[in-house]
Order: sequence, then C-alpha cells, then structure tokens
Amino acid sequence: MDPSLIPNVSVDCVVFGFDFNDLKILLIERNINHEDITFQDLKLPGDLVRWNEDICEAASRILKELTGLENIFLKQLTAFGGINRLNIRPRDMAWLRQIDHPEERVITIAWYSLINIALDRSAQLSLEESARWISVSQITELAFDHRLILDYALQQLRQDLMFQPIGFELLPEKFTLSQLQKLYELIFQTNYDKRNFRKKIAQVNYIIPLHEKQTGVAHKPARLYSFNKKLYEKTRKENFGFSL
Amino acid sequence: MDPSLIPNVSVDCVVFGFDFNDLKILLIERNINHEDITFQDLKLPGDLVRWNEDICEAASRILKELTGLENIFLKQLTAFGGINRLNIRPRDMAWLRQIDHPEERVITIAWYSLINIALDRSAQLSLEESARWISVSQITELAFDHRLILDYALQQLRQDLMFQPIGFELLPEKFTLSQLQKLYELIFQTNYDKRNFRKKIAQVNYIIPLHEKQTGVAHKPARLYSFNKKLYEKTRKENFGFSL
DNA sequence: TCAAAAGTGTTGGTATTACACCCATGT
DNA sequence: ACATGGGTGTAATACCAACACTTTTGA
Repeated sequence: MDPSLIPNVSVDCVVFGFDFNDLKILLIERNINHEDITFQDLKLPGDLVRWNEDICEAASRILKELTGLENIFLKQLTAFGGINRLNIRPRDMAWLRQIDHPEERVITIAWYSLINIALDRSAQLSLEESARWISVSQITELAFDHRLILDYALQQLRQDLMFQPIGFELLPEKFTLSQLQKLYELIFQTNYDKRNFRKKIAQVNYIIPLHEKQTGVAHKPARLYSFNKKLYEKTRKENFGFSL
Repeated sequence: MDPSLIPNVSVDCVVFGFDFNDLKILLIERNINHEDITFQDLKLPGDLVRWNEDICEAASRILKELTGLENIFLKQLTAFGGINRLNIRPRDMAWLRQIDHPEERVITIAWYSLINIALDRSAQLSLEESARWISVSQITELAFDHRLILDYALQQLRQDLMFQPIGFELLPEKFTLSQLQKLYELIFQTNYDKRNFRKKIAQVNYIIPLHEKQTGVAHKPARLYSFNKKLYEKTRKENFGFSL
C-alpha cells in the first residue's frame, strides 16, 4: 500500500449540486467482482488521508480530482468510526480486496460540499470518469455506511441553511428568486408562498436585485439577483441569522 | 506503546457542568517537566482510541474513567486534524515524551458531554484525581489545540440548545425556572425577561410544574419543575423545535 | 422588619400567514 | 392567441418585547 497514506483515517465527501430542478450529489460508480458476478453500485468519493496533509486538505484533494475545481465550499460533517463500518456487506469487502485497500479498521471524516453546476460553470467542470450526478430523492442504497453519511449531510445542510446564507453556493452568480425558492423548497421538503418568500428576500440587504433579466425563456423573463457576501459579513454582526 | 490503541486517532471530551452559578468544564491538570522547570497547565480529558472500540465507546470510556458515570449525554463535535496540532508549543511535545506518547500525527475526534453536578448526584460522582471543574469564563489557554476545541464546543452547544431541549441534562431532575433561565443566560451570554421567559415555558407541555417547592432558601421558595423527555419525543413530531 | 428572590398581566408594535389577479415573453 | 411562469398588496392574526409591583420565606 502507498506509504504516504495513513491507513486508518479517510475522508468522504457529499458533493451537492442543484440543476434548478433537483438536488443532486456526485457519486462514484463502482464495479465489484464477487463470487463470479459483477455488481455495480455507488459510493461517495473519498480516500485515505496522507501523512503530510491536513484533513481538510485531503477533502479538497478529493474534490479537485473529482471535479477539477478548487476553492469550493467545503464543511466538515462529523467522523464515522464504527468498528465494522466497512464490513457490513460481503461485496464491500470484496471490493476493498480488489483495489488493494487495507482491510484494517478505517475511521472516516465526512465532509459536504456545495457546487454550482449551472451552465456557465460547467465548462470548468471536468468530472472524473466514474462520477455520476444522482438526484438525492432517487438514492436508496450506497456502499459501506455511505447512506448514513448522506442522511447526516442532508440534515446538516438543512440546519446550516437556517443560519447561514450558503444556498448561494449552489446557484450561479446571477439567479432568479424562483430558483432560490425552489432550492429552499427542495432542501427543506416544503413549499413556500411566493409573495411571502419575496417579501423576506426584499428585507435582506445583501441579496441584490440587478438591472438585468433572464433571456430566452418562453414566459415573462425574471429579474436576476446576486448575493453580496461581503455585505452579508458586515451585516450579520448583529442579527446573526438568515432564516426562511 | 500499548498495542491495543490506534496510534493516530484519539478522542477528546468537553464535559460541561452547571452549578447554578457558572457554566464549568472538567479539565485535567498536567505537570510538565521541561528544561528543568515544572509547568502546570490544563488539558481536555482524552485518549487514543482502541482497535476494538467504536469512537463513541472510546469517548464513554474516557468519561467513565474521569467521573465514574455511565450513560451520560454525549455528542460528537467534529474532528480536528491539523498536521501540527500537537506540536504548537514546546512544552506540549515535552509532555508527550514524558508520558511515552507516540510523537506521530494524531487526529482527534472531539465530543461534548453534559452532566448534572447538583448536590443530589454528587454522591455518584467520583472524579479522577487530576480533574478540576473550571468556569468556562475563566479559561484562557489550554494544552495543544484544546482551546479551539472548547470554542467549537461552546458554539455547538448554543446551536444544539436552540433546537433541542438538552439543557435539562445539566440540571437535576427537579429544578426551578430561575435555574433554567440562568443556564440559558450563561450559555447564550445574554439576559432574558423573567416574565417572557416564563410565558414561553408555560406554553411547552413537556416542562411540568410539580406540586413541590424549594426548601431551606432565605426567600420565597420557588416551585419545582421537571422535564418529561417521553412527552417531548411525542410532541416534537410536528413542531420540530425548542427555542427561547 | 429586612433582604432576597419568586411570581404575575397588559399593551403596542412587529412579523407571519393566507390569498388572486395581471404581465411579458416564446411558440 | 395561448401557455408559462413572473410579479405584486392587503387584512387578520399570532408572536414578541417592554415594563413594576406584591408575595413568601429565613435570618
């Protein structure tokens, strides 16, 4: 095994993306040869941590390799350290043998990441070959304890979103209020009243209406808005919150 | 070194207690012999994780050894995995050598715990010899990156307290509303209006007024209340929240 | 009788909810 | 001309913040 890796500590990343219709995450397609049958299933992107990198550097490295992107939003969730977390299903162990991974115990530190996958950025996005965007609502089983990690990530994303304006990380620079509303509705699994939603947004000084509109849509084009992070940082001193 | 321990993964615990006047945490007094001088300073209780224990079992073990208590509230904070987190100050390294700890890199998983240190439980509490209760407001520097961990714990405690009625873990079975209010005021570093606070409490069906009063106080004795966890679990289905 | 904390209601202002119609664009 | 989503205001209600005095006990 590669001696630059710590054998017992890994990172796994839940990478969220929003395509205006669905909340998705990036998963790695995995082919397993087990008892003469080939399975295909999905896992979170992740890897062992290196001796000479901080755990958050390890997570950034995974993301860079996965997407080609740097400096994207990344936040630690929590560590998963069950004794048999890699050894729940036989096919998981078969896969570890197949890729020559140590079968020792591994404690993983989970992270989540928010990336903007709108058209204007997709040029910069060069996905790893085995990576797939999958709608969160369509995911059932995942490798190892990764389904657990995903559930934790969703819960944390909701909680963080109640206090911090991180939803904008999933949107392009310029977005419409309907897109923002749809995002919140998907994450919180609820519906908001359009007028009340807009009233709230209007109260917030760091969501800035632009003098620009959508083009090429078959309906009244929507006004575009942008999020001013610097203004938010200044403002929040007092009213430490952003909730919808 | 003890071969039953994973050399690169530890747990550290921030153990909160409330004595009706102050929010305190349990710290370990540490004596360091370094360059012919003996320092004394404080560290969080913690230890390396064993190969055959889950990370949360490791944290429970620390707490059991520290206080004699089992089944106390324990929640993971996050992992701290900076490359040089043990190696910021020379005296920390001196101490590691002194206790024969490997000088390799250690990633630590931090937890926080809430314990009730009221008189009626103190009989069950048998503190480790080097353990000290220190008021959070009096703590400045700590060993390694433990001050960072404490700050994270405080922040997380505040956030959790906004959504979950975990404050009762710090109180005895029966408590007065002033004690509850004091607790919230200490944690959130603010003051609440007594009448408004009580109005809120009155709306919550799982905080139950008892037909019992304080005794032996030199003022009008306060009514005692108790927290009904089962009732809370049932109630919260809908109104997922408990906020003050 | 004094000190110390317990206990209790009202009001004005603010925020939240519910609700329905016209508008601008592409096809 | 029609389908599609964009955009707008008001009224009723619930919630929140501010505020001061009386009560009960032990010393």
